[in-house]
Amino acid sequence: MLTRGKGVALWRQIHEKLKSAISSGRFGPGERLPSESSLSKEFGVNRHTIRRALSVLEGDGLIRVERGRGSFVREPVIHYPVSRRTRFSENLSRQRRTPGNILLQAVDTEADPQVAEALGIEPGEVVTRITSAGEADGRRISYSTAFFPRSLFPGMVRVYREMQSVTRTLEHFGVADYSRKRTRIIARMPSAEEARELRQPKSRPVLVTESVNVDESGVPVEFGVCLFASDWVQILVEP
Amino acid sequence: MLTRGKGVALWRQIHEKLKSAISSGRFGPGERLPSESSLSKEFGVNRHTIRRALSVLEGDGLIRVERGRGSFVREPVIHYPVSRRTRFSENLSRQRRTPGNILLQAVDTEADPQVAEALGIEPGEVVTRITSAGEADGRRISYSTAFFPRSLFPGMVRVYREMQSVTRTLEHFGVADYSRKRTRIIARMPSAEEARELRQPKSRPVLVTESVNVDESGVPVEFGVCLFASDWVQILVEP
DNA sequence: ACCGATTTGTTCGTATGTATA
DNA sequence: ATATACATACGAACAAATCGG
Repeated sequence: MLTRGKGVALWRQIHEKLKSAISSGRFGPGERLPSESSLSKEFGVNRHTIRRALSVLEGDGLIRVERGRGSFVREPVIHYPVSRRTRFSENLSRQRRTPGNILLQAVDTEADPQVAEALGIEPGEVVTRITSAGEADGRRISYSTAFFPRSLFPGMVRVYREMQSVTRTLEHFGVADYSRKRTRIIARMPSAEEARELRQPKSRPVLVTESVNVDESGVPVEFGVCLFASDWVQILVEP
Repeated sequence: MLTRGKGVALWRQIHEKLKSAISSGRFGPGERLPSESSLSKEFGVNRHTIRRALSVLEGDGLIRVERGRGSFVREPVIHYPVSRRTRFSENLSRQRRTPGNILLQAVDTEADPQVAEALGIEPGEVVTRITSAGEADGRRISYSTAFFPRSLFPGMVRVYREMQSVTRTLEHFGVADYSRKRTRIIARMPSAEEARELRQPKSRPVLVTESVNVDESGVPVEFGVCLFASDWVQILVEP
């Protein structure tokens, strides 16, 4: 199986074997590799040697390693383009993926200072808050909260429940088109609740985008905070 | 000091006190707050009560809590705008911060498949790899690696050592202007080395941007991978 | 809410072969 | 030939996260 003391380091040979096992499909996307200790038994080497090979595989982008769970073959990542016109479902269908949008909550509430500042209204004014989760091919990839000024869209909660889409809901209120004013992107660790909603371990970071959408005359119509599971999503900035 | 059983929860009172202590400057940016247990003694409450107040402060964005180290007053975030024309030092000086660029390594090497694909050359062709660290106000905020095709810029290593700037180096080779073709953004945990270079704990995520710069006629001149310390940097996408 | 089994992450120490000065 | 540095490999122990009962 392995040749010792003949020029090629053991971890390199193991790396090569696992690499071809993955690209040949012996381990499919998302599948878990055997644990480090069982691999070390199988190859007859120390666990450190296995870990060296796995860490290079991770660097290759072929696997992702999760503490306490195991090593998994990476699924193809989802590209999430950010441009002046960003629409969730359009983005995904363009990649031949079946998008899903799960409405978690739609309520009227009072704007806190951050939301008010973004929407250009006074703190305490009533806004509609819609929390939803996004899926692609059945996998949870985003968890987002959007705020709309109620003064512009009275009764939005009911309309949104019917339309199930931001674009169509705004259309119903006469907003034919809207575009992104700015997008802020940060990375951080998720809270327990956010990790649960994204179906991901708490130890994996999330990408967070904060964006403001304005209508054709420049009036803010939506302030959105969207969390992405960083293991499966990368953001693409398009000029 | 605190009023018990009079309508306002203890943790809210503590939250309010700490908040004003921070905004009044009693605790400066980056400074460590007293430990949870010493705060609980000081206020005469249980540690759980302190934790509640701290966790809300963290949600406010006023402090950041690091496991095993303590709670720290958040420094003002650095905005890193990404647009068609993105220049490191311009970005920072516009925010009245003193930028610093530390050259870590400049060598010629062979392009791996990923680099070759981005630069539109063959794998194995010689490229110049420049690794450097970026600072703002003396704080390490970025750790980046840039690749340039050697065929376009022979002797770049020497020139860069003299110029200490990508823009000026490319100018020397006759590239008057360049712009971003695309930018990919991901979030992940740093390796031990990356965390060390960014002077940050390994438990904090990093923002990674991968970008390709092209000259006026569309020829790729630079492929860059830049890691940002997510605690201090947020990326701003400008249309 | 807690426990135990499993799994990855980290840090010691030790030993060996290889390339370099 | 000797010394030094470096990569490789093994062993043991413990820490931290996950998962099921």
